[in-house]
Amino acid sequence: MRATIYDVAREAGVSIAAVSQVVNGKGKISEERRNEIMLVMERLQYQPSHIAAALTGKKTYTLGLLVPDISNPFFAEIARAVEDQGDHQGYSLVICSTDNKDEKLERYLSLLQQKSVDGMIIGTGLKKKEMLNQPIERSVPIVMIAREMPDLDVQTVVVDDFEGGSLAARHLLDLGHSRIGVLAEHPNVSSSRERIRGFRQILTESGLELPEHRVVASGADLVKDGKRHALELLQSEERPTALFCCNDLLAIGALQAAKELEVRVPAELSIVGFDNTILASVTDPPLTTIAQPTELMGKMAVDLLLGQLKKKPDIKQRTVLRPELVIRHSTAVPSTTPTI
Amino acid sequence: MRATIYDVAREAGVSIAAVSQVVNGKGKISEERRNEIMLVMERLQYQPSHIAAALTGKKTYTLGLLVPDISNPFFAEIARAVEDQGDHQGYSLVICSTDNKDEKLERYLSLLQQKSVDGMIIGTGLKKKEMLNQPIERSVPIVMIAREMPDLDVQTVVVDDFEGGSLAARHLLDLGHSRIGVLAEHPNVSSSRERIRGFRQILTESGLELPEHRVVASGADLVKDGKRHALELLQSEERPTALFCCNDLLAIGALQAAKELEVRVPAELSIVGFDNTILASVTDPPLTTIAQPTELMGKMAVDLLLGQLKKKPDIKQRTVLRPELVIRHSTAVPSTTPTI
DNA sequence: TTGAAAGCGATACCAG
DNA sequence: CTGGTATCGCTTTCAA
Repeated sequence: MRATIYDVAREAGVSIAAVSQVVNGKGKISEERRNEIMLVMERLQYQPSHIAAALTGKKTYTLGLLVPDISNPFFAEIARAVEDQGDHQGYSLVICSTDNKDEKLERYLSLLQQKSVDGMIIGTGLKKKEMLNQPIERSVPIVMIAREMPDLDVQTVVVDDFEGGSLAARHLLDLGHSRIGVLAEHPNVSSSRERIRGFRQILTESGLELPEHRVVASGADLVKDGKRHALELLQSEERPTALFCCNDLLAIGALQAAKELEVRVPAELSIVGFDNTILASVTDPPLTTIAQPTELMGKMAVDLLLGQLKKKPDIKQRTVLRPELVIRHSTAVPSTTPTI
Repeated sequence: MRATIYDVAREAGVSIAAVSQVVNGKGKISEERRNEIMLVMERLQYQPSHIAAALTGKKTYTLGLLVPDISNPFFAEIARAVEDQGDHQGYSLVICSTDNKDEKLERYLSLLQQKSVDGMIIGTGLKKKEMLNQPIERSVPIVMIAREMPDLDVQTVVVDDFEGGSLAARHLLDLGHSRIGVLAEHPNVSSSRERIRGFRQILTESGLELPEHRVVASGADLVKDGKRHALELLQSEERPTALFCCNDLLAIGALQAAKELEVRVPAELSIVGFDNTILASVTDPPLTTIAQPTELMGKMAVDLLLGQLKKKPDIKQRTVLRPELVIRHSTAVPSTTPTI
């Protein structure tokens, strides 16, 4: 078994209190006593137990990160940013993939509480805001990242999704598209809803419609669902000349569908994605997409979270970052003579 | 503050022992008493503290996963598989990105011990096997995944990297390439070394050389370094007609380099990657690569780890899975008249 | 300065 | 069945 504080104390012929002091650099101890103790700690390879320390009220120095799917490059990037920033402050990260399932989210939420994490960063949608009541009442600091829970008093770091959707719409409109389809995420994903709202808004302003039957929602397997839905849209009566996909994974599904149907992108079909993950830069053709500053978002989320740890939640900030249109080669003016 | 076992006991008018029993479903308690207690627990929204439980010797139900970089899609996929399998058994995951830095690895190793994780899955290279001595002596179960530590007595789940490298070489040889460059990872990444060893072996058997100056190692930023090195190789005296990249990220760097130099792939340059991440399927052109069964690997690693938790490490297994060549469109017969 | 002792929340053994 | 109690490893008064 590992050496405990008692072992060290005994070996050094002092009290455990003394050992505790040198470990935490608190209190007053004579130089020699301190050095002596440090020597013993080294010899015994003593490593204080975080568990025991946490039980006495100290923090656990652990943060929870809830995302839909860590294997989605966007969230993997967010996770990396969060991990790095947390690490700088001495925190480690427990990662949970919810697949946008309320059931899993609920389970993880309470699990993380039982594990006494010092805070949670939530990047996954939730249907009922009530799910967060418990953690909030118990004052577990929370910050939402890349997702929103309106009318809920939580710190939030998001990109302006509405604006992102608008950007996409304007770009497509500028190119001359009018019959456009949308690949959405699961309905309880706030960011997806906002993006579409912004998208539709611009279309409407231009006197165009975005009929409900041309926006289709996907489930957990984004690429596969995206492909399936794109296939449907592309084979429908009035084939859209452009597709707005609420994230890069869906866009990839669309790309695959186009390839399968031998619909050329961007000549016959324009595709715009969202997130600007590494994927967007390597696809064939490279994806026009809306960029989110993932690194900054992760960093800010952690800072906000740790800020709450120190002082009472001053104000419930809502930090809105600017999205950016990154034009690559998956978009172009619509062909005048669509085939099929 | 959250309700404790004492609160429940008091409210229910029983002893804490009784409450503990119903929580853990152990011991004998009369139906009515049990129901009564459960009611109180519900009313108080009682959630047992894992921390306290862990202190008394119970497990923490937390696993550590050490990888070079969680934002690398390969490791993100591994992480997802590990998380899922762990979740099934009630474990959550602490993820640590080491960037292949011994310093970070060491820090995380000891951190995870202090946090009393029940086991660690290591998917990152380490230079000195001694780094694992301490955890091992303290009997923290460990399993290596996708990386090896030869002559160290640890359970291991890997793909046959040597064979993977051979596969790549044979493929390139079959196409008729003879002047081939290699993009390697950091030298202390065992998998990368093995892949190159296998690659070289096949070349040698065919009477070909793989001069050291044509294999270049990259650092942490795989894509950027890969591009830089590919650029160098492609601009060298004797430009290779093919590049074997030790992972898909490096291959993407190579792809970018080729594009920048206007070297056509695969007409003028063949590229083969490794890992078969989602990236490989979307690049332009789609990447010929060596596939690893990430999902299976993650699952097996967890099973092995939890296996060690129950019974003493029976035998130090080394599970070797088969890699698979996935031929897409980044490889072809070398052009007879290489331009430049 | 230094140390004895009281928790923190839960488990488990042992009487009753 | 049920409850008292020691214990886990560490932090933190509070005296000495």
